[in-house]
Amino acid sequence: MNLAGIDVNLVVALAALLQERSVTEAAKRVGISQPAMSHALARLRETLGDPLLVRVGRAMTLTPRAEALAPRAQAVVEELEALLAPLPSFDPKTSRRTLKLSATDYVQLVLLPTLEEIVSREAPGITLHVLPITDQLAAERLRDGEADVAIGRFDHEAPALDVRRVALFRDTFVGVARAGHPTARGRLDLSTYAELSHVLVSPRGTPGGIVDGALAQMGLARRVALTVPHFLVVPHVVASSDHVTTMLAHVAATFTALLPLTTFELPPELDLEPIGMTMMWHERTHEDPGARWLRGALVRAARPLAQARGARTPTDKKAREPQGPARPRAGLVTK
DNA sequence: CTCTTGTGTAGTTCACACAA
DNA sequence: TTGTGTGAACTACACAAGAG
Repeated sequence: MNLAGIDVNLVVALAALLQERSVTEAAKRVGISQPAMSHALARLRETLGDPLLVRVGRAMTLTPRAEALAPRAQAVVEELEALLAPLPSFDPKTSRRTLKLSATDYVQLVLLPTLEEIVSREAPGITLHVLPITDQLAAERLRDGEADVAIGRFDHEAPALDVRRVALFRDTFVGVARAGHPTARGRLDLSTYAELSHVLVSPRGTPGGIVDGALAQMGLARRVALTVPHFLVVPHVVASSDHVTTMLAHVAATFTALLPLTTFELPPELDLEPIGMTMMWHERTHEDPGARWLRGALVRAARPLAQARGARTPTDKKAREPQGPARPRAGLVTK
């Protein structure tokens, strides 16, 4: 049987007719006129090759075929109603959902404490599943449903039509050395900075970083004494040695509060572009209430970072969507 | 590609038949 | 007389085909 030729409304009419056992009552139930329901019954009789309802005096009675069809027709209608029902609402106070966030360890460090505070306060029942950034493109992971939201630097990823982006915050570079370091204090000139022994964070183990690239453009090089794959170990190394490092200011602020560290200004000639952190999500989850709430919570968690030195808030730009669950429609976001 | 025309379908109102 | 189902006539709408 070719289902494309079947009017779904006939199934609805069938269920109503078999339940009400009356053309008039079935018509009221479905919301059409009584003759229209009578015509629907005629079409059903023709399609199924069975009278379905036969008149017995003033009442209508079901044929054996109709008796057999009744529960199944009702089940199909209930399934259709469930299929076409609007999106389930998301109440952060009661939801037990798991929301998945893909983020670099830098983002996790600077954003998670505030985010977790918001989650604990507003959505205590949800589980936040934080996934590391992998070699796989973030857009693909979002597309595959591995993550609801991804945050990081996505400069290397070409914009995709089905993935939305919004700038969250920016961060600038500062120098970090142990408290009481004999040289690294205040603002260093370029040659003094280059002569220090540095710790380089290289997630992929490759030599050279942003700083080395900037120095090379000026015909200079620095001495890299130690290369590590994760930046979290760097503050501990720097705190207990004369090595220095160059890291993002938000991270430096976190560690100078915990370890005997001090920050210093980088030489002005070392013109390092601030790093922009971007939030991405797939079109598939754009209208999902839970994912919307998470995006709004992330924007709020990022607000103190966005308002800090060298940062820019999403509201400065044209992306206004992720403000929280109250916003019914997305604002303008870069795709 | 757009507009017009013809066709089919499903809705409505109105009228009527039938049974209690 | 009343309640119910059915048929006829008409209307609205969607869709396909053809013309320009």
